Formats: sequence, C-alpha cells, structure tokens
Amino acid sequence: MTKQAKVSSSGARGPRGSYAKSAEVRQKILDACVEAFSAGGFHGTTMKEIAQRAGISQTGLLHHFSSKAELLAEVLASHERETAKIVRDADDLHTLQAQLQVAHLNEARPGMVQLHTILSSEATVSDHPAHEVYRARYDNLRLHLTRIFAELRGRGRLKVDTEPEILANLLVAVMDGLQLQWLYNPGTVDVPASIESFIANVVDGDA
Amino acid sequence: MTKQAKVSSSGARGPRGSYAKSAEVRQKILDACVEAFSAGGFHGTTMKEIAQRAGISQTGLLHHFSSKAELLAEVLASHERETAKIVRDADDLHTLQAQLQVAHLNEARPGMVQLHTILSSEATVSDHPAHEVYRARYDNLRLHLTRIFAELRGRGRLKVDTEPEILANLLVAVMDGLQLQWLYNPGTVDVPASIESFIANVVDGDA
DNA sequence: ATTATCTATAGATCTATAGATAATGC
DNA sequence: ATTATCTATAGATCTATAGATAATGC
Repeated sequence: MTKQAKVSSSGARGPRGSYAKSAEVRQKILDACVEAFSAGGFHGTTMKEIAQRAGISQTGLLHHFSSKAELLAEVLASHERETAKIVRDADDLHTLQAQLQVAHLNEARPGMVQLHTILSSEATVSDHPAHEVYRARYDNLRLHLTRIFAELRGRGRLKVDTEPEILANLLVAVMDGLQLQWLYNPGTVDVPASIESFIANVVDGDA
Repeated sequence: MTKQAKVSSSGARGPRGSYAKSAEVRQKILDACVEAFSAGGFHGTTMKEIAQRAGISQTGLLHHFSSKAELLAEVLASHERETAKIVRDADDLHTLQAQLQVAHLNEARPGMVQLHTILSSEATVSDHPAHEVYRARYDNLRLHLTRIFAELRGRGRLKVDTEPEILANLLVAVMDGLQLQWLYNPGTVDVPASIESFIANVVDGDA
C-alpha cells in the first residue's frame, strides 16, 4: 500500500538494511551482555560496561540496541533457543533424561547458569522486564514435567506415592537450587549427579 | 588508659551516645531496607528510595548508617537472628522438622523470602557485599544437614541409598527452589507440603 | 546515500559532604 | 553540648540526544 513496500526496488527513500559486519558486532554485544548481566543482573549492569566489554563506545551500542531492556530480551531469547536446541538434540532420550542432559551441558557454560540464576530471582518482582518471560517458562516447564510424571505413574513406574504436580515442582526446585549452590561452591556440588540421584529415588529403572 | 575510658564520668569531651528515639528510627530504616532490597536487590535499590520508605531524608538516613553495604549487612544479621530464633524455639523438634517449621513461618513473611531469594542469587558474584555471608551460611547449613542424614542412615532410618551429603544438597536445593517458584506463582506452589513430601520420601517415619 | 562509529554534552540521578536549624538531655 | 534532621550542593555516573567523521555499498 505505501512506499515502504517498495524496499527492494530502486526507490530512493527506502531503507537499505544493515551492513555485513553489523551482525557480527551485534553478536559481540550480546556476548558482552551475558558476561555483564551474569555479574550484576539487570539492575547492576550499565550500558557503558556492556559497551566496554564489547569493545565499542556507549553510543555505538545504542546505535544497535535502543535500550537495556531490549538487550535483556535478546539475551533471554538467545538463551531460550540454545536450551531448546539442546533438548531437541536429545529428543531420542526420555524428557527426564533430557533435563539431565541440559544439566550436564550447563557445566560447560557457567556464564549462562549464572545469568539464569541471577535473572530468575531478580525477575520475581512483577515489574521486572523479564518477569513475564520467566513466569511463562516456569509454568510451561512445570506443566510439561507434571505430564511426564503422571504418565510414569500410570505405567506404575513411580517408586513414590507423591502427586505428579509436586514431583514436577520438586524436580524444578532441585535443578534451580543445585545450580545456586554450585555457583557458591563449584568443587563440592555435582549438579548432574545430584539430579540423577533425585530422579533415581523417584522413578523406577532409567525410565 | 586514654580519656575514652572515662565515657561514663564527667569528662567534657566524651561522646554521649544516641538519643532514645534513635533506636526506633533505625528499626524503621531497616524495615524499609527489607522492602526495598526485596524489590530491587542490592544493586537495584537506592539510598533515596530507602529514605523515602522510612519517612526521612536521604541525608537523615546517612546520619544513622554510613553506607548501603552497612545497611545490607544489618538487614542480613537481623534476618539471621530471626531465623535462628525460630529454629531455637523449635528445638524440641528434630532438625528436619525445624526446617519445615521455618518454611511454614516463611509463608507469613513473603518480604523476607523475597529478600533472601534475590540476595542469595545476586551474591553469587564474589565481590558482592553479601557474598561471604551467604557462602558461609550455605556451607554451615549443608554441613549440618549432612550430619543429620548421616546419623539417620546409621540408625537405618533412610529409605534411600543416597549419600548423606547429596541428600543435604538436595534438601537445601528443594527449599530454595520451591521458594522461587512460590514467588512467581503463590497459588499453585505449597512450599511446606512439598518439602514434607520430599522428606517423607527419603526418611522413614517422621524421624 | 546510508550505515556505523565517535566525541561532546544535556539532563537526570546517585552518593556523599557542608553547614544550618531543631530537638534532646546532661 | 551533643544528637538529629534538613536544605543545598558538589562530584560522579547514567541514559540518551546531537552532530561530526569514517566506512560501506548501491
């Protein structure tokens, strides 16, 4: 309808789009955000600090992303895609084993673990920019795991007589809580092994 | 030895100490800190905001406490004393039951739960002013619970064949993780009941 | 010509100090 | 006389805008 539709033609006014190197710079910025948000959360991080880590000026940063909240949203979306990929790549495994697989791979990305741990707590406050993202994520995960445990119970594979919903809440709690302990004391907490113990005490066989 | 020792005598130079109402104002400030740190953590809270909640000016606040870090330390010490009192009052109960008791009483103080949840994550970063406090607290709690589980195992009271240390880590993780979920969705997570389920699946009888 | 990047800087906010005024209590 | 509290404000820092210069690519 409007001239904006003619972007790809020879219209003199239409925007041209980003240059080739732009995607690279944007990625460097997002990597810098993971480092910065991991150390200071959302509130404790400044645009200047992100810019310095990314090796550009603070105003150069603002050219690519218009606000701190936008940066946070991009980082969380990226984290989500990564984890979804891990789970997808493990789709021949049972879902409980896939969670374990995520825990194993998390040992190789402590930055992401720290980011998730700090932001998921910060975002419990309802006006935090990541609040809705995390609330939806938790609701989905708990619902998903509840179905898994209900199915296992139907097949008589549960060792315990606990409601599937409570088991789901406990498993999510175990995963979050162990990561927190691991950040304080990496040497004395084995996250995947502990999660495996929890699952082994609840589910019969390797489910 | 010096003139400072003569505080209570008629020395003209010695400091007099705080006025009567000062303790009251200080308490009001600490209450304001719990509200503020609960909502924004340490980094997301300003001295001005604390002052406003306490009903005094920002410089009035600085008269009583000289820095934000000092305020945080006072709040954490106060929290520690409160929880220690709860555990002490429940000392006729077994320690695992005392933990459950704390979880029950926490339902009546969501502000303290939120404070603990946000600060314990923020403080995973080693230069955070509360880092050492939380690390020591976790080390003590895990060590304490490990001993309890080891003792129960010695008496043949454990239903599962999991190392006491891992059980301790799992219980701490369950307590922290459930509180996080509860903050996102108070209606659908029953923290004490879920902790009780976890304990019931691990320990024989009511221990 | 557009995008990318920088320097300079405005305007807001934060921490902390200086110094005045009021309240307390010896 | 000391403590408590306030207003005013300095100095630092944060976000965001303006505008200049350089790089890209039609």
